[in-house]
Amino acid sequence: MALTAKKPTIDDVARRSGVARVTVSRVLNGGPNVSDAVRAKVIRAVEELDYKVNPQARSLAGGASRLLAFVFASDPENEPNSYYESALELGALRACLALGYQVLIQNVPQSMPDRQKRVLDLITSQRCEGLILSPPYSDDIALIDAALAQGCRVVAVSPGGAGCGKADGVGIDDEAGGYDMARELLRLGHRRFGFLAGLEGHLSADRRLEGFKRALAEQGLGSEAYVALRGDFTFRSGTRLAPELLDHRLRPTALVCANDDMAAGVLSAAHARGLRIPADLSITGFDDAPVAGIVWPPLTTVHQPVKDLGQRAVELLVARLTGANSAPGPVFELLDHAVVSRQTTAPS
Amino acid sequence: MALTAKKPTIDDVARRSGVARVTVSRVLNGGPNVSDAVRAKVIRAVEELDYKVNPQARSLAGGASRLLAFVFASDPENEPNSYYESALELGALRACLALGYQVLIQNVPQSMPDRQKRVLDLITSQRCEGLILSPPYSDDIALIDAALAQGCRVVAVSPGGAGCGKADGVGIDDEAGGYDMARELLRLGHRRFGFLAGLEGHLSADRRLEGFKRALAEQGLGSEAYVALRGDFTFRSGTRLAPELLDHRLRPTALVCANDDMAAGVLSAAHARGLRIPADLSITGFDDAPVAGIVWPPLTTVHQPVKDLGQRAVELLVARLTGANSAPGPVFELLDHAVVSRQTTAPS
DNA sequence: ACGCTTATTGGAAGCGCTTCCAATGCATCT
DNA sequence: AGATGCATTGGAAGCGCTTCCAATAAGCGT
Repeated sequence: MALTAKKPTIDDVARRSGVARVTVSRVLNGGPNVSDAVRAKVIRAVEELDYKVNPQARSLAGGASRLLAFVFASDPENEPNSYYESALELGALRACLALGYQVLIQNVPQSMPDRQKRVLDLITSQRCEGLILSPPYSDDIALIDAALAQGCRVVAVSPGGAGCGKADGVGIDDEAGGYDMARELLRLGHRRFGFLAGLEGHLSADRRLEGFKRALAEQGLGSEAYVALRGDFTFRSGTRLAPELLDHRLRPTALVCANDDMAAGVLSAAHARGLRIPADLSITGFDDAPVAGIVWPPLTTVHQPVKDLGQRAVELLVARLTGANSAPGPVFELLDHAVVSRQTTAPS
Repeated sequence: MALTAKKPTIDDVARRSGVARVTVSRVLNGGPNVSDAVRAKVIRAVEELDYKVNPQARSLAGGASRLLAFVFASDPENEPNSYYESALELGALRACLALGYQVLIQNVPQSMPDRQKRVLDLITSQRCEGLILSPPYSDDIALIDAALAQGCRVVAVSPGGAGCGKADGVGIDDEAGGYDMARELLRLGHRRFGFLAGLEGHLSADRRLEGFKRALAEQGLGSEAYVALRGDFTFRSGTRLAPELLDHRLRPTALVCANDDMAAGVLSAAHARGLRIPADLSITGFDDAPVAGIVWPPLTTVHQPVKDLGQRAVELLVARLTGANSAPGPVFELLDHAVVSRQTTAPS
């Protein structure tokens, strides 16, 4: 049907440049021991022919697929606006483009019964060499071990602690993020808080609560000073749980949320009951997702360089694969966070 | 280093089940002419060995990579919250999982000088068999032709017209969507409108304006009844252009936006100047993205089954690749849309 | 000048799979 | 019964590349 001209092969390049196939292969892979003259000839032939290596053939012969897998859990039926995963993915995509790798994206909702098998099947069947795990999979030791046992490199994005010991990781200091946010609120004079935590199992997000508590403790404030509830990171869970926080006998003056979507939900619920934000109530989020700038008033939150996390995740992986990183133990890379004060926070 | 046991090959399966390699291959590919007894033996061996075909080898030998490419334009630096692309991607991912294909995601901002080459390089170098184009690439005839010329199948998601003639497509009736939204507003008594269009080149989004105009024309309303401006689909462009719409000598009572993000921006700007929504002003969006339910008050919009679009795009592509669809010309699949009336619309 | 190391090239094999085609067995037809 | 057809199986070749190892050319010390 289509009169598609056959794609040129390495042999075409070899013939055209008058060298052996191996030599072309060497040039293509930046191998040593190729004279400048030959290299130039080969490169010219490659360009003239518009030759591209066949990655499948390369993979088969060389045993390196240059394929990574990126796994995320958020079930978009319930949590359709997951900025976090999209941004990670984008950062990963960018890095892959630069490094000559490809990334296979996989969505494995936590609700799936055979979720571990799903991930392993992907990396086995597609011959992925590296695996990027986002929360909560970044703390799934069993999964990490299984992937490692397959010879697949693993990097955990924002592991909460558990994931750290086994695989390389990248993340921010969530505990410090929670601490910083709490400090800011304390500075504004708040003394009674509501804290809306995220889904169980998201260890790194839970560390935000720990940091929050530490800041309070420094001021001599204990569990009598706050009420903590657990949501599921969605806007809806924010609206759903806001009343319980607001009507608590503690009468919190500030509501601290473990992510921006929940904070947006809380904000919406607060509007609905006629509260003036931030005059009557301060609300804070975490992540600095786009929604933080979209809600009214714009949300005070903790900025997290999510795209960079995705990018560094790939870079760490590739460094392992190429041998550039041969540290015996896991390495962890910490990126910066920052409190972004917008308009949902005010003095108590 | 890693003591990873060598993965079993097709020959291991053949040996174990006492048949020839070809026979195993037949079973694996659902080929005909295999006796039930043999088939069962092979399947058992596959399971016992936990064998997985090596996709690279299969691709090399069979000439079919089972790889698709999904290209989207939105530059996340400026438009970081692109629900549309994420949802398309997710639908595509789901369909691929079911069909045994893999999809390579690529972000090619329109601002890139060599954007066409970027896409072609991906499909050529990775040997992609199919290409999913989201707007505005779905109307890029040159790109479509070039991909087709490479022997790559193409499906255009929400082409605006131009893309329809060349490749298969899937989308909603954007013109009707715009028409329906306008009808609803007219029913509420509005007679003076502002219309916030999207980025130039997004033809399908422009059709929303055409439908809008048609509804007005039916009521004898012409260009004196509305003012149209062009934004870029972002929240920010909504806030930026809202004043010009609101202060127009026409004094619009309803603002119709070509997507939800811009509508959210307009809404925010309206809040900022103290307008009561929807009492003082009606605002509508398009897409029914999550943001539509997050803003306050929740946005009246046109629902679009974006995830389904992504899924059908893959299915159309695979149907072509497997020969299940051998229609001589391009086929176009129309999915349903619906006006979702929430709380940003009220009688004039 | 001669053997020896070092840089540069090429030949051959084979990665794991599918394709094409030949070979076998067996029921069916005249 | 012999020819004919079909269903079922296997042998061989080869997809496009990299790896291993041998071969040659060039550079060097003494």
